[in-house]
Amino acid sequence: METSEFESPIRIAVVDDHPLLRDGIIAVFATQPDLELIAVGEDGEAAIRIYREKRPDILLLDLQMPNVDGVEAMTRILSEFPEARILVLTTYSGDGRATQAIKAGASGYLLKNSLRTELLDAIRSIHRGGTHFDRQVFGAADREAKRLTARESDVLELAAAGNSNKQIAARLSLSEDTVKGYMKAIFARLGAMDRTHAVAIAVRNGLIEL
Amino acid sequence: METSEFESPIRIAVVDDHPLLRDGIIAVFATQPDLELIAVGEDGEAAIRIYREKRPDILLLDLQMPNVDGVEAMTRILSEFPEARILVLTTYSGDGRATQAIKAGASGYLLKNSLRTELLDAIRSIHRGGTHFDRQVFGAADREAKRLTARESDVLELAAAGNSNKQIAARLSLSEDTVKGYMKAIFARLGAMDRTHAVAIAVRNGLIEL
DNA sequence: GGGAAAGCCCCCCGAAAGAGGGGATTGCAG
DNA sequence: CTGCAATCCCCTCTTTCGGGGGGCTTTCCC
Repeated sequence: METSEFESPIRIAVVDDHPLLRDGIIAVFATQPDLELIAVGEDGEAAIRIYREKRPDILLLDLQMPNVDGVEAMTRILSEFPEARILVLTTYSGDGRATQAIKAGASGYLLKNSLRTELLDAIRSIHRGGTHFDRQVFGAADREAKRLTARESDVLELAAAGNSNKQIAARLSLSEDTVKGYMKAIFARLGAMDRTHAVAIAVRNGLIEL
Repeated sequence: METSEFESPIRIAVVDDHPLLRDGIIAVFATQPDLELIAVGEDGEAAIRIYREKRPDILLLDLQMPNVDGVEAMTRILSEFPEARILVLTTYSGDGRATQAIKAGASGYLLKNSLRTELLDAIRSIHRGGTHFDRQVFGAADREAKRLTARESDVLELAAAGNSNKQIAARLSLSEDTVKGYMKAIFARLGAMDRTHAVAIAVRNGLIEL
């Protein structure tokens, strides 16, 4: 605690669509003299705008948000500012987007049900140039190589909406056999017994939108 | 702000499994002299224990929690203390449990993405003997009279886990025809095209656990 | 250049699902 | 007492699913 107190504080921006959670995070920062909250936003667009305008040292970013979602915002920010340090906050440990986020270049990944101290550790370690990945997420991320290709998600989302293979084929201008082929691939990937199970797994892992 | 400041404060307990969100709520209360946080917990069991021991004026309760879930905890508390005033906090507006919670006797219903002021309004209005139901939830609650009977949820959950009708029948000690009968009832209730669609709808409405 | 992975397409066939009917019993509320 | 909702059971028929094979390009990476 007695390091050089006169270093400039770590400038942090928080983007999350839950006001109460933001308040929680803000309250945590308020007790830390070396952390300065410089901006707050509630969607992906705000994240991008804030990054461009303020260049925070660390951006705390939720993945589930309206409008532009977290992964999208992150990808865009990182393509513009490759040096950006982003700490992803998420609700679910099994979230398939965890893998996406990590691949997209997040500096850290934290569950929303983390403790205050974990949040602070994560921020300081990232600011020192390190990374911080929650064990649960990490485990979940590689335990399940569960992700779907673009086409597979299309197919599965349509199935979740109550379409038969034939209807999916019509909707996507494919042959029914092709759709069946994707279904087989989906089952294999997710370890599902049937389409119903596949939808359940995909939802649990944040792989498709309902 | 200049009402009788010497009334005894409103004693509040918060039960939610997200530490950071709890911190947010706690931080909000800390700024309000007429509100006193007397207990904090992170699951349904804790909610029941806290209610028995401390009898808070208002219990702030999350619906999605490990172990004993929110609706369950609420039902038990209200059967023991019918005068209990419980404000339900939830993440999703389309949550089917909203209806359950309201029927079970919640005094209020608030989305987690509410503003600080809404939280305070809700607490004060409930403490005065009123109720507070978020419009979004309210709308969602009666728009969809979507709920399932106990047996129907059992069947659908097993279907979501990848079981065939035959397997479900075996698991529940029913005939396959009976399971098919439940399936038909489920489709009719939820307006689903098939089991896959039914699972998607049920999940979106918080009707089944994955 | 070789291989892997995604994206497409085709076959057969048995098992499962879903639509359509028909019942029965409880138990609770009006 | 009557109606209704929930729980349970049975039948037939057609469609769909999912497993098992087999292909073909293109793209991207080593």
